[in-house]
Amino acid sequence: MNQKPLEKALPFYLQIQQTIKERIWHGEYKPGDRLYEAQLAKQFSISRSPVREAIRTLINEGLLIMDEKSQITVYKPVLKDVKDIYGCRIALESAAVALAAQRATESQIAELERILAETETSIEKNDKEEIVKWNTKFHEQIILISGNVRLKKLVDELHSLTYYYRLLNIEGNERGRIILKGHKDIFKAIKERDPEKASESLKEHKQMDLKNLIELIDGKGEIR
Amino acid sequence: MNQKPLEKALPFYLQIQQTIKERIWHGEYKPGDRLYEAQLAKQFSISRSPVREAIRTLINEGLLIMDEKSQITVYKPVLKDVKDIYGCRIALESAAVALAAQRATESQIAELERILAETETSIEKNDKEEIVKWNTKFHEQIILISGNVRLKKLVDELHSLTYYYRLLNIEGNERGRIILKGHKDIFKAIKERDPEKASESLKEHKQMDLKNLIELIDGKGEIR
DNA sequence: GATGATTTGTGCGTATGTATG
DNA sequence: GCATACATACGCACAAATCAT
Repeated sequence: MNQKPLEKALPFYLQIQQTIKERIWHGEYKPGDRLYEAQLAKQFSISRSPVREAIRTLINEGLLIMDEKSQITVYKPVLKDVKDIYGCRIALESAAVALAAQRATESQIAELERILAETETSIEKNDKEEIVKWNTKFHEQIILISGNVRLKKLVDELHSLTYYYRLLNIEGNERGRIILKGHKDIFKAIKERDPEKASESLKEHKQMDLKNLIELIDGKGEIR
Repeated sequence: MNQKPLEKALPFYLQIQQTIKERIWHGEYKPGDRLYEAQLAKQFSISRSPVREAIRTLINEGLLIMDEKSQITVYKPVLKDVKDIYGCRIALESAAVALAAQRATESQIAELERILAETETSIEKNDKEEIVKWNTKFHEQIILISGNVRLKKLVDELHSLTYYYRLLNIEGNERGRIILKGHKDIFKAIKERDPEKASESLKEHKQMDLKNLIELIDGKGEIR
C-alpha cells in the first residue's frame, strides 16, 4: 500500500513566521508597532533562535522593518508605497490575465464562474470577510490559470503588504457590487479568449481599487 | 558639527547572506550544490546561529532551496522557471519603461545615452563582464527613472535567480551588438516620450533575450 | 558621562531526525 | 532491526550595543 506519510509539526520558525504574519494582517500588531525577540519567545514559550529566524524572513518579505539600530517594527506603508505596490500588482496581474485568457481550460473557466456566484451570495449576506475572501480567490484563480508559478509568490507578497487594508477596500455601500462588476468584465474577456481586453479590464479595475483605497486612507488620515 | 557616523561592521548574518549570494552568482556554489550550516560556520570561523539566519533569508529569496528533510541546496532553475521568471520581468520592466518614457528628465535621458555609449566601448574592447555591467545598468536606470521603488526590489530578486547565466547571455559573436540595438530602440522610444512604443520595444527585446538564453541552456544541456 | 536595565548578536551544547552499513 | 555518524532544530548563556536615569 502507498501509505500517506503522517503529519509532522512544522518547525517553530515557520509557525512563528506564519503567526506573526497573521497578527499583522488582522491588526493585532499594527503598522509601526515594535516587536521584541525575547517577548515573542516568551509568549510562545520557545527560545529566541526560531523567533529570530522567522523575523529575518519577514523582514525580507517587507512585512517587518529593521532600522539601523536593529529595532524591529511592523511595516507601515506610506501613500507612495501603496501606489507603487499597486503599480507592480497591475503589471503582474494584467500579464497573468492575458495568459489566462489564452490558456484557461473549460473547467477553469467554470471555476471562475462559480467564484463569481459565491461572491454574489456573500454580497447579499453583506458578509465583508466573505466578500474579500471570494474577491481574493478570483484573482488567485486567474494567476493559477496563467500557469506562471513565479507570479503567484510575487503577487502574494505584494498583497500581504497591504492586506491590513483589505476590509477598508470594500467599505462604502456600493463597493462590493462595483468590484463584482469589474470581475465580471474580466471574466467575460477571458471567456471570449481576448487577452488584450482581459488585460485592459483588469488594469481599469485595479486602478479603481487603488483610487478608492487612497481616498479612504486619506480620509482616515492613517498614512501620508 | 554634524559628524557623519563612523562605519560599523555589519552583523555576521548579513555579511554571510551577501557572501553566499555572491558565491552563487559567481559559480563558486553551483546550482544543485548542497550547503551545510556547520561547514559554512567553520569556514567563516563563526557560530552556526548567524549562518542559519542568513540561510533562512536566502531560502525566502529563492536562491537556496530547502527540501522536506531540511537539506539546503543551491537553486537550480529548470527551463520552466527561466521562462516564468522572464515572464515576470517582462511584465514589470515593460511597466517601468512606460513610466520612464513619461517621467524621464532631460538629465536622466542623457544618462541613458551615456550608458549606451559605454556599452559600445566595452563591445569594442570585447570585455564581457563590462558589457554585462552596462547592459544591467541600462535596465536599472530605466527602473530608477520609473520612480517606483518597489519595482527595483522585485526585478533585482528575479534577476538574481538567473544571474549565474549572465555571461551565457552574451555568448555568440553578434549578441552584444544585437542587445545594444534593442537598447537603442528602447532609448529612442523613451526620448520620443512614447510609452507604448517603449513598452513594446522592451518586450520584444526581452523575448529575444529569453529565446537566446533558452537555446544556449538547451545546447549546454545544463537544465531541462 | 557613568551605571544599571533592555535588547540584540553570537557561540555552543543537546535533542531529534535521517542516512548508512 | 540496531549502531553509528552526521545534519538540523532548538534552548541557553554571555557579549555587545543601546536606552534611561
